[in-house]
Amino acid sequence: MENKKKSTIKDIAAVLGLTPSAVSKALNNHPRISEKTKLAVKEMAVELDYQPNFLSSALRKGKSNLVGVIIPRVNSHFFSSVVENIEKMLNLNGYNIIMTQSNELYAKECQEIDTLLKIQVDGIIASMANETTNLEFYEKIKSRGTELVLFDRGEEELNVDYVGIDDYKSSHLVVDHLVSQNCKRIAHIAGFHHIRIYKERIRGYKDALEKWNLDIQDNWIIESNLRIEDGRQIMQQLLNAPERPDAVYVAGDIAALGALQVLLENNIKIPEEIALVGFSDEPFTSLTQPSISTINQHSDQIGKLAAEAFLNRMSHPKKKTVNRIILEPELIVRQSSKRI
Amino acid sequence: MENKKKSTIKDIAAVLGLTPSAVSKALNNHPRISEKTKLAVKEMAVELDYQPNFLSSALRKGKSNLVGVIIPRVNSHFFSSVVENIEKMLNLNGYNIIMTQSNELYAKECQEIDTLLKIQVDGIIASMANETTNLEFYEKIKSRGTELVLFDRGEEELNVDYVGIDDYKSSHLVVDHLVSQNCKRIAHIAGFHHIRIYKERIRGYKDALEKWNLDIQDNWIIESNLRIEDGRQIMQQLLNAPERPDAVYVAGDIAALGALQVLLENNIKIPEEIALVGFSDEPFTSLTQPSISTINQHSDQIGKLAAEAFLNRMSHPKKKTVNRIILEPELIVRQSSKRI
DNA sequence: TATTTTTGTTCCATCGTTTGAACAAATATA
DNA sequence: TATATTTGTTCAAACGATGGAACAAAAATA
Repeated sequence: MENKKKSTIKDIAAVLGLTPSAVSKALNNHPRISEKTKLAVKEMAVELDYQPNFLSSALRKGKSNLVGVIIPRVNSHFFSSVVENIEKMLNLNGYNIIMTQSNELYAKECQEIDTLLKIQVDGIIASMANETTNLEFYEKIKSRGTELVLFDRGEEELNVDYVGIDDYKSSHLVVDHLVSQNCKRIAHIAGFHHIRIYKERIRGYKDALEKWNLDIQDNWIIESNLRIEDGRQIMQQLLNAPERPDAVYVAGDIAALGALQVLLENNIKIPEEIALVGFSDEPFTSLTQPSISTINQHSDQIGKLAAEAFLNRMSHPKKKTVNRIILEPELIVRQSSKRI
Repeated sequence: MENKKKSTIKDIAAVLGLTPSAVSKALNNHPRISEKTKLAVKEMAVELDYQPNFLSSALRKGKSNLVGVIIPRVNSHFFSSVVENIEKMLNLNGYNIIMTQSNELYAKECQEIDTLLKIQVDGIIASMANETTNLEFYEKIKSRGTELVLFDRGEEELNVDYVGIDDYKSSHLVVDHLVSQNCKRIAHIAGFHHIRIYKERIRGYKDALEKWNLDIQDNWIIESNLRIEDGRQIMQQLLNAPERPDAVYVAGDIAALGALQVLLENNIKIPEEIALVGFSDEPFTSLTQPSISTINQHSDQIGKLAAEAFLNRMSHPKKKTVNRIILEPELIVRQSSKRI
């Protein structure tokens, strides 16, 4: 009932009266093998339900055709969409991916990196956890000779290929839009400034305010992990303050959802009293009541480009120049900020 | 700067004047190796930053210490929590996991199974996609001699270890509760009945209605994929019908969220006009306004038990008896159904 | 016909680790 | 002291696939 033992090239060779090496060459379309034998071998391979042994070929070739993908949370449309597109692209090129999540924890991220290196992936495509400031483990990837590509959350000092959007410009798009809607007191629920993308969003926000001659109030820039509870708590804090903002720009959609809940619970009119803009274009932003304005980060593009960057590295291993791809952000205006 | 070549047991052996095999045995705590040598080997291993070559040892041992986990969606608290607990348990026992998602698609699921088999995982722990009716690929896992454990969505005919909750009883809990809140016209937004767990929920729902002498209306049992749009659309459909239900029991929280949105958009008082109960205890159910009553499926327990089932199989490979673990569901009553 | 080239295959070492068997040295038992 | 047992290590053969070198046979060129 159960044909326990899997067949190997040896079995095929035995049946056909060939050597294993001839079979291997036939399967790999070696030019010196006759068409006749190739055909016979391939037919027999199907017949015996032969599955190449990944471990042995990877060991021999020193190449696993596996790529590790590390993302902070899998439970986010942006990240899962990026992964989906990485996978699509890599599958086309004979690679399989192994997806792991850090849950935004530095310790977990280190562990995942170790696991991936242990399994001997050919490369790692990653977006860093919020907690991560020590780049030691990423250096380790590089020093092991494993390819590394970063997307979204990546640090320049690592000096590796990177794909992301122009975060500085995103903030300008948001502020410009809010100003056009007659908002004058714009607060920013930010991510931690030790992460480059959030630092850039903060910088863009400040520069844009300055551009429009608006006050920059330090207590209107509040950094957090951007979880839903963070959004709720910080929004409450902003409402309790002596002077309320008339617009809130949140550096993540999940936190924006939390902020929205608090606004609704306090019967605040959106966008009339306070306008709200999120970041990432998570699907739920179009489903809330009111729907939330946000920034589209082109997750499909990012995934595809990150995969291509990896493939490029693999085909040109000597190339030293680092490639940084920065995409244009796109503002999506919805009910939560459309006053006019 | 980059110490390209990774060290092997050969390198350690060379430095210490031993053979590779002695080093291997020392690292694996073989009883016949002296403590002195073990110590020396282990120190040198650290010094040379030795990382065991996973590929070669897996090849030699015929065991990869890798477990594949297939879930329908990663973007769900239930599933990601199960995976987290599987991982925790397996890591403690020297296994690493590879997480993959089917996106509820049969084709994707088959592809993931093939990838996992190719990588030669020691076992697969899976919850089946909504689409899956053909069990051929799961049979393939078994016939390859790879261990298989199913959780939540699993079919009995596969005859493998299973961990899940008592879905039939869950429906009784929900209906009993709704009846206690004076609901008399209870509709059911269901999953597809070709999936065992949804079939059981439907069966439980019907039997419970019968128990309370309530009418079973066939047009009040509507099957779907239970996505957010499904919940929205079906709720709208129920509202448009000549006779409206006074309670809706949704077989999934995401769809329940969609239903809630539609109820709110139509200014229907919850739970007074229509009470709502979901399924799975996704975190957002406690955050919505009103919060949603739901069923706790004990995702942490399920993950732990599924991992243990796998570990058991590995340590007793000959055991033929199949283990089905059925946990007790727990009803969590929140605002959306608390009339009294 | 003698020689070179091409073609199709086999031979063999290799990737890094593991493991049973073999063996010498040290220790215990008679 | 002779023999049996234990201890610590080496030897050699795997695991399955790969690929360069070697080699014989067939075909092409002189």
